[in-house]
Amino acid sequence: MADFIHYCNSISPLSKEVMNEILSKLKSRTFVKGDLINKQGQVCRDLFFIEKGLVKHFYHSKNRVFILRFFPENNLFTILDSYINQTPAEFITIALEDTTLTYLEYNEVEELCRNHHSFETFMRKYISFAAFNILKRNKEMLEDDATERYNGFVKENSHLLQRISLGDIASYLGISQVSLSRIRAKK
Amino acid sequence: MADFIHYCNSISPLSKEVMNEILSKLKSRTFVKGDLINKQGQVCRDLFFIEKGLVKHFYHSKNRVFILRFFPENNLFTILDSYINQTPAEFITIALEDTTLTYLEYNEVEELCRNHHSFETFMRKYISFAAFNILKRNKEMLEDDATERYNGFVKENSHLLQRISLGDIASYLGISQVSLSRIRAKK
DNA sequence: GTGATTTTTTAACATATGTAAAAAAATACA
DNA sequence: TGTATTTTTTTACATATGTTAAAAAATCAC
Repeated sequence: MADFIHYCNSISPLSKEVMNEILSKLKSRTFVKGDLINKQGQVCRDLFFIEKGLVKHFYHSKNRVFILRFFPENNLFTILDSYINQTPAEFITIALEDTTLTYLEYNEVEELCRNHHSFETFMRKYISFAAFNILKRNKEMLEDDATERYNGFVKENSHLLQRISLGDIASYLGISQVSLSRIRAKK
Repeated sequence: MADFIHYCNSISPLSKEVMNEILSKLKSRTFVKGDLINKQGQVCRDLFFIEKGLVKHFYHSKNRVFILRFFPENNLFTILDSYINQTPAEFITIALEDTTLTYLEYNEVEELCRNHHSFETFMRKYISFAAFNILKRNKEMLEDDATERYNGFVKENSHLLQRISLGDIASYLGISQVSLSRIRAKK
């Protein structure tokens, strides 16, 4: 559980008081490979920290699957579309490996934000970095073709390559698996 | 100048105190069509509000131009990549029309965040919405082909269509102008 | 280890999009 | 109004990617 706190502190230092309050509120859950963490249509009530494991964040459309992002251990995540407005999630989150999550519930996060300036600051910075990462992906999608995106993914995620199937990588890149296979063969 | 305050309040209510402080710190600048608002390589020091006009936010790569976003009047914007880390901007911002901006400088924003919880909350919510919008674009780029993206753009931005050239729309969609022309002809 | 299942690759063909160059249309301006 | 400039469209061709189906390879379960 201390990892959650540690992660937060590395983004923006929290007061002792908040740290204790977080510790008292943190819950934990484990999932086995393939388990659903958040269904489509279910409001996401939590801010998750991945202690161990790997999750994917995806949705179905046009008979295809699109993966927005993978989150491995030592990452904070939430289902942005649902969390911000507390509306039903369009995205599905499942465990790609046996996974342990610690989390704060939405109401607790909001309360922490309300009552503790240092936590509010942390949240602002956390979301700023998240936005920046999403923007980077946006840029890649705009300017890079599939081959460049694949090479970029390999470079940025070498530590995850053994843990993610090529089918999932294709879904992340927004291309068919056949196309990815072709790209890999060309090398 | 009151529009800036009004916009902020519509996202998250500010205390009277902060509002006055913002008013005392707001600066204003006008640009004529074609003026550079922020150069590539220049650190973005400001949080801008568009009183009047239209700006585009773009960059060059591979002998092409890619537009990340258009911001018309009554919008808050900053150059996210540069603002967050106070590093040189990769993106360029120019005025597509005669434009009036009011703005707060980075240090003032940070100071407001530090000193006023309600402003920090506003910034968190503002950035959350920004992140959500960037994510929506991400999704479009992943799943939609150029024709769908064009139709989506037309639907979402009907009020801007007369103010943006087709070349710029193509750059926003991440396709060549020839391709956009073809798409429009197909109808 | 062996057979079943899942994942990955290959092949063949269709469509979408890029590039280059030129034509046409719209706009700016003297 | 007429000319120059800019924007948009069209044409022709090349490449990238999608789809379907089948083959090959890897992994899983017993």
